[in-house]
Parts: sequence; C-alpha cells; structure tokens
Amino acid sequence: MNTNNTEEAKHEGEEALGGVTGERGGGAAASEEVVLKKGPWTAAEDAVLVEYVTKHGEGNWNAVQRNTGLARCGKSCRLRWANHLRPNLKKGAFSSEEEKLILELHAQYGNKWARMASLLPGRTDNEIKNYWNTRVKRRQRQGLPLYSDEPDRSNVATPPPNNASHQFEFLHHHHYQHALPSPSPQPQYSPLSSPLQPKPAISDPMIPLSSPSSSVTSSHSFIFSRPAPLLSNPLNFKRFRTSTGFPLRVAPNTIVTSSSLPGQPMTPPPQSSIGFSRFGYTGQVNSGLSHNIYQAPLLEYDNRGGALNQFGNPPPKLLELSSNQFSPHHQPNNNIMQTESNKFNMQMNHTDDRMKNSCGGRDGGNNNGFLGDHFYEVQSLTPGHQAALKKRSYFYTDEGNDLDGHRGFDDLPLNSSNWPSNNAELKLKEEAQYMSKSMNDDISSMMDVMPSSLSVSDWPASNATEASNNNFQSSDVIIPDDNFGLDSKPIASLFPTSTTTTNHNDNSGCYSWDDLPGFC
DNA sequence: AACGCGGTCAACCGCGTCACT
DNA sequence: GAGTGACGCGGTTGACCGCGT
Repeated sequence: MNTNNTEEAKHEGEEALGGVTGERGGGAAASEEVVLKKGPWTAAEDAVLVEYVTKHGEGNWNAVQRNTGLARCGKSCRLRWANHLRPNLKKGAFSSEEEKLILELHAQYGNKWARMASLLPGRTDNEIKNYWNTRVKRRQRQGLPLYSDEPDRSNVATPPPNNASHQFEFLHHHHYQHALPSPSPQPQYSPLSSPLQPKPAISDPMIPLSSPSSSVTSSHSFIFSRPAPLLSNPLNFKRFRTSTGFPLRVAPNTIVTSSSLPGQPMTPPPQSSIGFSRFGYTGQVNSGLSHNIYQAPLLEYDNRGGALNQFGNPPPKLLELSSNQFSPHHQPNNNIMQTESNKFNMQMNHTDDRMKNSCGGRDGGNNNGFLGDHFYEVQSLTPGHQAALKKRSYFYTDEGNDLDGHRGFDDLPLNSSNWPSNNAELKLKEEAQYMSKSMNDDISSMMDVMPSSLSVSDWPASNATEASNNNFQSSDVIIPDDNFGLDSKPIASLFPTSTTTTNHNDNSGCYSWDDLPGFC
C-alpha cells in the first residue's frame, strides 16, 4: 500500500511521515499495519495534507493516508483540515458579535456546535465548543446565568444573579418578548435556566424556540411557563440529508431581539404559497425582514407533521442540513439574506466553510463548494470526487452545477415545476410519511411529559401560520427528537441523578425541569 | 523559582448515521 | 437485512500558557 505512495507524498511528506517510527516502509505485510501517529501535527504533515486536499479535494479522508503515506487516520486528517488548514478560517478571539451570536444560537440549538459553526463564518465547531465550555465553567463558578446577552464580558449589563424575577425581566426584555398569554405563575429561573429554551405549556410541536414570530401570532400561541434548563440540548436534532441541503437561514443580528421585529406582524401568505421547496409546494419567500427566516426549529416542526395535514401532502423528507450542505455555487443573492442588519448573512454564504463544503457536514464529507470557491471550480473535480459527491446525497440531481445535488437556498427556484420528480423524491415522501407517523408517536410520548392544552389536531393551523410568518424555504429541516425535542440528558451531568430523574421521567431520559434543583 | 490554578486550544474517542455491498 | 466502511459530530482529555501566590 504505502509503496504506492504518490509523488506528493514524497516531497514535503518525508519529514511528516517520519513521525511514525518503525512501521512504515516495512514489508508488504507490515505496510498494512501502519501505526498511525497521534498528537500534534507537524508542519510537514500539514503540508502533506494541504497538498493532498488541494489536489483531490475533501472527503475520502482515509485515502489520504493510503495515498500519501501520512501516518494519520482519516479522522485526524479531516479534523486537522477542518479546524486548522482549510482556507478562510478565522483565528483569534471571538468578537463580541460572535459571542452574542453564539449565545443566541446555543439558546436555540443547544450543543449543536456544528450547526452553530455553520452560522459563524470561519469558525469551527471545536472553537465554539471550547468557547462555550469555557463560558459555562466560568459562569457556573460565578453563579451567573448563561443566557444573558452579556457577551461574556464584564461591561455589559447582567441580570441580577440572585433575583430570578429580575433575570426573567432582563432576559425577556433583551432577548425575547413572547407576546404570549401571560404565563402563570410568573416563570422563575434558576441561574442555569435558559429563557431561550422555554418549556411550553402547550404541546405544540411547532413551538418555535425563541421565535420572534411567536410574539406575533395568536392562533398558535403557546405558553412558556418555564425555561428549559441550561446546558440541556433544547432540541435533539435528527439529521437528514437532502439534495436541497441548505442551512438554516439565521439572521444573526436579529435572531432574538424583538426590537428587530417589523412594525407589524407578518401577514401570512396564502396557504398555497407556503413553500416547501421541491416537494410540491410552491415557495413564496417574503423578502421581508431577516428575523423571519431563522426559525428553523419551528419550520422543521412544520414540515414534519402539520404541513402534511394542512396541505394534503406529505411533508418532505425532513432534512437537516448537515451543517455545510451548501451549494458550491451558492450565491447569497436573495432578498432574505440581504437585510439591513445582516452583514453576517453575506459572510455566511461566502466564507463559511461548512456551508461551502457542500456535502456531508462539517468537513464536507465529500466535496465542497469551498474548494469550488477558493481552490477549484467544482466542475473540475475528478470523476471520483463527483461520484463521491453523489454518494451521500439522498438524491442526486444532475442539475447544472450542483454536483452533489445540494442546492443552495438561493439557488432554488421557487417554482415547484423545477423540482425533480423522481424516485428519490418519492422515497423522501415515503420517509416523510413514516416520519410523520413517528412524530405522532413522539407526540404521544410527549404528552406524558408535558400536558398540553393544544391538541395535535391543532397543529396544521399553527403550522401554516408559523410557516408563513417565517420567510422560509426549508429543506433544512430539523426534527426534534422524542421528548418534545428536549434532550435533557446533559443536565444529568450537572445534577445528581436522584434529583433529575424522578418525576416526569418518561423512561427515555427526559427530565422535568421541575425536578431540578434551583427551579421554583 | 516553584507551584497551583484556570483558561485555551488541539486532538482523540465513541457513537450515530448513511451508503454501499 | 446484515455487515462494513466512511463520515459527522458531540464529549472528553491533555498539553500548554499566563497569572497569582
């Protein structure tokens, strides 16, 4: 194997490869037993990897070792590339804006670092994760709430740590003004609670976490009687792939602040115009304010269940985009993204590696628009790469430049006639139907946990409204896992098991926050 | 100077998912 | 349907650094 090392492995690689002692270069049999190096990468190793990726593109990471002799496993190569070597990585401390965005995104998505990274141009999930963990530790020590809009700096107003009511007011004011039926009693928060992860009193599957639109509507209002605990994953996302994999449209600067709401509630478009791209719905995208486009959790819920009933169509295969499933040729040119306050948006589309790495998640499991933008034209990819691009797509649409079938948000024609009608789509529909059923199952289990005042049958209306209140084209659909999408498992690390798993535990690892110490 | 501590960062590990056979 | 490989991703760990004592 290693005797086949290509020339590229020879030049700069010599030194790097020398990091492994003994095994390489042995007999034929021994070559199969290359001991992979661990630990910090050397510059020589980096050079080898960079060169390889430059030539062959991302993906097929195990081939790196095979073809270059680099004594690193594929995973290590991928990680090294994704976190350190790929172009346009931002280094250095997070800006206050980024910090704020991280806060907001974490409030919305929980520990979905990759997803968050997809919305932070040039940042990696690892960076964000490290940052967050540091923050968590620090604030835990300080007894401060995590979810304040304090960007982890001391010069920003902080809610009084020991006054739950004040905290709520602070956060309520600064983050989310849920114009909802007033919860009763007034929610109280522990220092570890998140106002952005409210516990709905209504088991509405379309509950938008931290949704500005929630302050707008009435037909599907929901009550957040209490926030979800901190450090939990507010949503336990399931991932799905789609050829239309584009990421959530998050308007970072407006994501949570009610002040960014338009002067008037969004007028829901006719139901017929509510779009679920590619699946038979026509898509009408309001070119309105950016804050209306980020409601991924909401929309995903919509897609999953309600929309099916509402429109008589099965929901699409629910797709969460793996964080970077962006069209290689994605052009950030739609109105949605180009809002007044979202300088981030453009950056996201242009520089976010994950988004640009079109296929398969964080490092672009197969290939990348990133390379298309910066190193290659995607069209120039080798056949092997193009094949790889197809590999992990649900359907490969041989449409134009979308080699991987992943199409950028903006690339999507809103006319359903442009969408493929093929077996893959049918497959997706079947899956969607299955998932719709699964959702009902999930809902059933949720009911055990969260009493609902809204029946499941009410969802469609909510869906329609919510969907229409959010400029939305979603092929990037996140589906909350069971337990209402509240994955409370991480909480267990913070609280004694005896106190976190008592009541309201539905045997699936779901904890009630009522049982948590520190909650009223 | 030595030590402890906390913060940061890079990397590894394990598991889940998906595609392919 | 099972097995396998590749990949994605979250959690964890350990090295390193700066600072205070």
